[in-house]
Amino acid sequence: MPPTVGPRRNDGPRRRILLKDVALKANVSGSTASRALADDPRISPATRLTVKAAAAELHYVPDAAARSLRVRRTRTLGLLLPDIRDPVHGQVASAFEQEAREQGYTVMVVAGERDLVRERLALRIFMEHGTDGVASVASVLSPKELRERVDPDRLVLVWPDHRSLPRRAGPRFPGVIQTDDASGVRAAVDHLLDLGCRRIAYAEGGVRASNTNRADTVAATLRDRGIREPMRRFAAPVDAWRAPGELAAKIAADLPEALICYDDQLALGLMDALRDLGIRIPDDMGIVGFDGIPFAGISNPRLTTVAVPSAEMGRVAASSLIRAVHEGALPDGVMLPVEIVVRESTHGQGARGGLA
Amino acid sequence: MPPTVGPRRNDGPRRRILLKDVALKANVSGSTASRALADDPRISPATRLTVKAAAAELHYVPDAAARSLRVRRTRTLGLLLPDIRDPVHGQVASAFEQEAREQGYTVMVVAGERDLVRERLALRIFMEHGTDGVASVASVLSPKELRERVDPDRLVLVWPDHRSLPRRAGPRFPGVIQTDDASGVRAAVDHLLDLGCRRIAYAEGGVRASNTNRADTVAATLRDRGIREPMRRFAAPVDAWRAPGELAAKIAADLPEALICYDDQLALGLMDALRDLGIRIPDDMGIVGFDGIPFAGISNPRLTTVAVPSAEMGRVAASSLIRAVHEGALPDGVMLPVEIVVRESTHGQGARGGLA
DNA sequence: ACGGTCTGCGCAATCGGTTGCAAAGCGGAG
DNA sequence: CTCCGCTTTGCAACCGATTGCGCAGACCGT
Repeated sequence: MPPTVGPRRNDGPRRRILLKDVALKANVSGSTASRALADDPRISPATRLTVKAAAAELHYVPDAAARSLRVRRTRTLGLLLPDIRDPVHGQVASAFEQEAREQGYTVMVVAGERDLVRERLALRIFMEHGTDGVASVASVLSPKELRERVDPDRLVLVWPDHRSLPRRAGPRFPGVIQTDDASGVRAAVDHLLDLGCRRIAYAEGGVRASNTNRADTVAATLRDRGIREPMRRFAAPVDAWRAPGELAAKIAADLPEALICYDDQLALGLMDALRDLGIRIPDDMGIVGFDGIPFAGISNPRLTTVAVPSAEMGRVAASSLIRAVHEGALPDGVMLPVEIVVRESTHGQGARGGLA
Repeated sequence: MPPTVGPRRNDGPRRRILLKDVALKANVSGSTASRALADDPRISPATRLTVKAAAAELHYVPDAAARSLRVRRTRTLGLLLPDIRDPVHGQVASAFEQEAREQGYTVMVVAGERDLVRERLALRIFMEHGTDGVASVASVLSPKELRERVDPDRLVLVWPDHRSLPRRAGPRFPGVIQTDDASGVRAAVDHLLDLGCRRIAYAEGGVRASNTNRADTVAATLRDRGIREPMRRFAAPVDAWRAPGELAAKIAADLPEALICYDDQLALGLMDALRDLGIRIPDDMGIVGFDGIPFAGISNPRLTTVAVPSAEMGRVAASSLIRAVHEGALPDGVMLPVEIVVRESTHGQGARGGLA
């Protein structure tokens, strides 16, 4: 009789176990069962154990929907980011998820793809599902709009578009988590200057945009340091990460002594394209990236870069959010330091670009 | 009186808008409002519009918890993977999320960190939240255990541990999504043989393990092709991705003509470490990776690799799962083809390893 | 004018937990 | 023996949506 065909191979329909069932098995009421499982001190240790044993034996799994309908909490966090694949955002997401998980929260991720409409939709989805908090990473929505779409006391902004941050927000503005990109850029410029470079250029891709304007910082730093040589700026209308050839050609054409790139991915892509053009790095040109993604450390040549603590960003974002949920208000924001990591891609510049 | 201090800066408590409120504003009952918003044909077009207008005006956002309590659907998918940071899994996750999103589902990700306990916990969390389906990627749990912990008709296995798949499962076993790794490995071996290599080795890291045994396939292929030279196998007890030095030293010691690596990350790491040891690639040794991660295409030298369609994997996983949710049964599994991408890291082997 | 059909809508139950309130049980004090 | 107070437990309401069922009214034919 076992060989009856049919879609259902399991013996029984295996109805879901409810709290009721646990209560029944433990000879208590539903309320007592509920309280026992929640370790309510009003329940005697004896019944508590009975209930817990029953729950375990029946493999009871509470229904989050029912619970959160009542308690207005989902133990769920929303994470909105541009793209999961990006090494930096992936790192943030990973750390965010880990921290959340360790604190008993589950995260719903939605990729906004740097698109206003999709990001708004994501926020709506988070609202529907009643996430206890939302973290937006490098959102293209203004902080203002974000704050009016979700409860501002349950919102953490990672790398917000600081052009539209409330003026005088300051680095400790609640709920804002950012990196000290400006210092990083200055460190990079200083490093190149120390190497003797003067003709320093900046390169950026098309699609992606930083929420902090690194190009301006480069230029400003050069000015501050008394360099009269103006900063050359290379840009590509297309996504230079997927097609760095065009940008590389421009750069090869009037070869600067050193190039600061929007990020590591662009830097690595350009290094690859420039190699095809016969440009040797660092001998013909120095190059520095931004972010400190793992591959920057094992490229050939290894890439000098400004490392941002992306995992730390994710961790801090999650824990801030969770604290906000518990305490009702956001903790102060933070501005995490970045660190320049000097590697092979900017060596020997001085020997060549010597000023005398 | 406005200047009362307090945590609440907003003017009103801004109570959440309920369906009731919409119904009230539209002068209909709650049931009618519900049906109108759901485009129930029994509702006249006139009232439907009225209701929708009211909902829009009030910025009504339905409560997913309440709804799913009633309809037993959450429009949510669970994604369990070892690690979000990994380029391959990140790609899978990204595509999975995108496909899910486009079909109206939201995904909860949790990283299992290749840990049995954490993976089991993840499954429990998915049960609690009532995800409509679960996808596990390269899980360390056996398919058997996975199937008994979550509804097997709502479970998709991406790269399952095939050692414990039901024997004779076959590539179309429902709910199983895998890649044809064996063909990929054979293609890689053939490629190296064509180049004239005979002393071919295989390298793998410590922590990570593939669910398909690539080393055996390499050895078997060599045998099939009549190569008498046995396959040398290099392994490191530690995670060779984070510390490839030791492994690289071993490899440099008895330099094979070509090295097939467990994955691209290991290959790239080894290329870096081997460079420090003075080994030139491909001149001194050819190297091929596995996965086809983006950076393999822009490393120096560019890495020959067996590209797996990771994004496609994620997409297929999500759409299979969603079909399973809608139709009640899993569609047939698939085994996606892989493709060898020959690049610089395996050129000129023949010139050196020439046999006669 | 009346029964029958059809359309459009509302009442109330329901999903599965949590929790305010009250009451039962119990021991000890007066 | 009664009363008080404390501990432990249960009843029932509640969270916010969906939906089976039934009813009111319009409309039609005769």
